[in-house]
Amino acid sequence: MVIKNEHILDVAALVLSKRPDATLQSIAAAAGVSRTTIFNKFPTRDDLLEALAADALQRIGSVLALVPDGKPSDVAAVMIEVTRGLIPLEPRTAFLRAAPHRTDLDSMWAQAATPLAIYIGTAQAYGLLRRDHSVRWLTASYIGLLFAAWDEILEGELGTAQAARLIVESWMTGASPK
Amino acid sequence: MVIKNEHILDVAALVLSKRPDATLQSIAAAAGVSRTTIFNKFPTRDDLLEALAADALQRIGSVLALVPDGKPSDVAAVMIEVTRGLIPLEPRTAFLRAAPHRTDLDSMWAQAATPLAIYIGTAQAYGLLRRDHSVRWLTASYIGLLFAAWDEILEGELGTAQAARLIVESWMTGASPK
DNA sequence: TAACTTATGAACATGGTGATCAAAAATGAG
DNA sequence: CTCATTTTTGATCACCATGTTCATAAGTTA
Repeated sequence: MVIKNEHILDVAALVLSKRPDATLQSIAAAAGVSRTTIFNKFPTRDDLLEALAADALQRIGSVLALVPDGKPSDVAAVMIEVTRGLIPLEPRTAFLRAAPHRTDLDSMWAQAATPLAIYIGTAQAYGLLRRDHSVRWLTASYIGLLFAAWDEILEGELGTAQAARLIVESWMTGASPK
Repeated sequence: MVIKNEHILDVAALVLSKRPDATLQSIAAAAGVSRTTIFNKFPTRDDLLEALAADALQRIGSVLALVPDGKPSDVAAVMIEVTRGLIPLEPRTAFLRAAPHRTDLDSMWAQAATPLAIYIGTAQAYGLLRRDHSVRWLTASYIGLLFAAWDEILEGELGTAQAARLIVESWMTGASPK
C-alpha cells in the first residue's frame, strides 16, 4: 500500500499533541507503519516537526485568508469568525508550543499571523482599535488569549462553542465591568 | 567546595531557558560541576525539572503574596504591581512552558495562580471586574497575556518597563478604542 | 509476466540518560 | 594539625531513541 505523507502527519500531530516527546517508534506504530518508512519520508525527527509546522502554518493561513481586505466594519464579528476557525487547530499546533524553543518556529508563527496583523493594523488605522498599543502587541495579545483558551479547552474547562466569543470579548473589551 | 542545590538550579534554569533540551552534561559544565554531582542531588532529569518547577512556583508565590486581602480598591494598580514582579521571572518559568505536556505542571500553574484567582474573584464580587466571565477564565486570560508579553520581551520587541502596564491595560480594557 | 517503485526488517553506530563505585577533595570535630 | 566524615569526581556499564544502510519483500505499473 502506498503510504501518504499526509497520513503520517495526521497521526504524528495527534500523538505529539498528547506526548511531545513521543518516540518515532510509537508514532510509526500509531500510523500502522514501520519506523523505516517514516525515516524514508522524513530523514530526521526535525524534518518531521518541520513538515508538521509547515502543515500547521498552511492550515492557519487558510483560516486567516478569511479576514477581509479594505475598510473593516465589524471587527468583533470578523475576529470571532477567525477564532472559530482557529479553535479546532489546537491538535495541529500543540506540538509547536511544546517544542523546544526554535527561532524558526517563532518566525513561522509571525509569518502565519501576518494577515491578521495586517487586518488589525487596518482596523486600527480606521479607529476601530486602540492606537496606543502597537499592532504587534495587539496581535500577540490575541494569540496569547487564543493559547490560553486552547489550554482551558484541553483541560475541559471551556467548551469550544463559547471559546471564540470569550476570546474576542476578552481581547476587545477586557476584564473591566461594562 | 560545597555545591549548593540553589546554584545548580540557577544555572539549570538559565541554560534550559535557552535550550529546553540541553543535556545534563552541558548544564553540569555551565555550573562548573560534574555530571555525577547533579545526579547525586537530582537522581533523574525529571527530578531536576521538578525542583525547578517547585522553585519557580515558590517565586511566583512570593510575588502573588503581594495581592491584598479584603475589599480591593484599585484593581489596575494591584495587577500592575503584581505583573512588575512576575515579568523578571521569565527565565525561571520558560522551561515550564517549553517542557513536554505534564499534568503535574498544569496543576502547579493552577496552584501558583490560586492567590491571584482569589483576588480576581473578590474583585469580581465587588463589581470591579466583569461578572459574565468566569474567575477561571479571567485568571487564565491574564496568564495568557503574561506569556505573550514574555515572548515579546524575549524577542526584543517589548521593554520590561512598559510590559506590565501593557499587559494590564490589555487585560482590563482590551483592544477597543477608548 | 517483468520492471520498477515503495515498504519493511535487520543490523549497526552514536549519543544522552540512569546507575554504581572506588578514589580524591573538601569539611569539620577534637 | 590530624583524623574521620562528607562531598565531589571520574570511570565504567547498561539501556534506549535516533540516525543510517541495505538486502528483501510487497506493491504497483507497463
